[in-house]
Amino acid sequence: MNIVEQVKEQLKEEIKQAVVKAGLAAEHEVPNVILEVPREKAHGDYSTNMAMQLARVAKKAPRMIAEEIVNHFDKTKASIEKIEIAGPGFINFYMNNSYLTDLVPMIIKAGASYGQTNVGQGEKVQVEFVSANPTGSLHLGHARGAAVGDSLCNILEKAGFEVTREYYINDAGNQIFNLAKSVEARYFQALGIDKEMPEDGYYGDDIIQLGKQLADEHGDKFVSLDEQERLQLFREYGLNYEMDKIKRDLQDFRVKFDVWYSETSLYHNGKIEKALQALREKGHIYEQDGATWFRSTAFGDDKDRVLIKQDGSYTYLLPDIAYHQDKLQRGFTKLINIWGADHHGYIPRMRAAIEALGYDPNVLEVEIIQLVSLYQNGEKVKMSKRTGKAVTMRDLMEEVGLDATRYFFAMRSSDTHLDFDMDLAVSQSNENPVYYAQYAHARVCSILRQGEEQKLSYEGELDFAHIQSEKEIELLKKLGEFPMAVSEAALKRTPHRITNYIFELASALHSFYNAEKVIDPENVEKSQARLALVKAVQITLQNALSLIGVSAPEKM
RNA sequence: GCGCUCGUAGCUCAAUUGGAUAGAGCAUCUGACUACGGAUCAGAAGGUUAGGGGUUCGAAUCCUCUCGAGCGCGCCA
Repeated sequence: MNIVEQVKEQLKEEIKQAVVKAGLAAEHEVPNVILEVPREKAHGDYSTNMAMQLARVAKKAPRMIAEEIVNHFDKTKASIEKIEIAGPGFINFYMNNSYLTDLVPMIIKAGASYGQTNVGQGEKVQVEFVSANPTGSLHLGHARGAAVGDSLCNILEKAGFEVTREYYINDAGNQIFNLAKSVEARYFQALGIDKEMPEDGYYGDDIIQLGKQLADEHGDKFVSLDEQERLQLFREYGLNYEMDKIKRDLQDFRVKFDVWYSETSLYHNGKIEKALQALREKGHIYEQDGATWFRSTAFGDDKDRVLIKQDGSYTYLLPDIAYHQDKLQRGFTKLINIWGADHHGYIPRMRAAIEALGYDPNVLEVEIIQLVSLYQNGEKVKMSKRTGKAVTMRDLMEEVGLDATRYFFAMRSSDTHLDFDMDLAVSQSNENPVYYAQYAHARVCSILRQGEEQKLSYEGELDFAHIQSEKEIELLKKLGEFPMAVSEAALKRTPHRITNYIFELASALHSFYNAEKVIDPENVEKSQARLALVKAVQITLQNALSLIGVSAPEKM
């Protein structure tokens, strides 16, 4: 717990004691103290709505209650400068902010670990994201999912969760058969032999490339093969080719996975049968019309779901149930799935399956990533799955750049449609929010370089009494908020809380910079204290940017 | 038709999950040091939170209806 949190906790405790002393409620009856940082600076440093909460129980006007609380409040204990009652009954606290300067050496000492908290208490969380079918290039939706997923994982780890990142490879089922057929067609075409694409084929340029590559390397030697054998071969080629590409793309996008989980492996290791068996034993399975059904309606789903088709093959759902059972058996107590908006109808049946297996359905949490629309030259860019003409994640990285892409996706709440303005993301101007944050960091680095040149050290004994201007206090407060911003982003699964924080911190730095001179040759002590402050900003900016996978350049 | 998600300034988005006068950026307008990086800063203007009704001390947030957008509703994955 850092100083800011300590002060906050103490204030909460004092409020509680005041309520008890005023005889408004017994100790165990006092509602949880809610302490907020008011939006308006004029409303003090902290504010509580305790009086309003007690209004119903105490049967008194909130403002009267507030007065009683204030009268019984022990001002000597917390670092209180002034208390005010305002509005309908808010109690506003104005702090003596000198304690904030303790943050500076603390942050410098903590370094890269500043912001680390233990709100997650080591809970084992599994996050499954991207999981795109290996049948084509990753597109914009995947990019958003990758950016949000990776950022969320980083944030959860920083907040003390134990995170495993997984990609579920859909390497079984129909679409892989269609992939093999598509590769086959492109291979034949590359050899100049007429061959039609399958009905649900994959038309991406990448498969055309693969067809050419196979023709170049192997000539026409696959033409004479037995069709089954050939398709089996092309299945492997296609799968490896696509997965290699996906892995490379994700790595270049600064997204790492701990586990690449193969759907096919579930077919081979008997986990599918075990999951089915478990459901059957609990009586949730029945046979009808030659198919095997899961009675998901018993757990709130719209309709029952087929697990084994008439032809004996499995639907997508069955191995996925087995996969989720496997996740739970591996000891995860929270499963976070990040899915595209087109899969949201799938949530009730997956929840139903988890409940049917005897687990709490709430261990499964699904974050839905809404669609991305791309705008270029002021116009919406059309996408076509049929022709494979879609802007890929790779295109985006190359045209827009990594930092801007990651920042843009992390910047927005993921449950709302995103308009991605390419012109804006590409522009190297003040219109682009990425540069605002990076510029702040580069500026900080520049100041520190100057300090070094002038042999000013921010280490050792410093007199932080020099740090007292309004802008400095603002900056300190912002620095102190970082751990709370991280835990909030983690608990609410809102990575964009971090980009908001980054922006606010950068803004506080720029504002301070324009108002005060850091390096003042006339006043060495003050310069050193301020350099230490600037160093703390550098550390915090780096830590925050790394959470969302954006670099912190020393020069721009 | 049914279900899910959403609708906030001209544009793109926030809003401490029910709190005070709904905030930022961009665009527009007015200003800033021969100074540590002007990709910056200070300020102005911009709103019936899609619309109606309800719940209460208090609603962008919760309930309800209407309108509008997107996505689902396969023995596809």
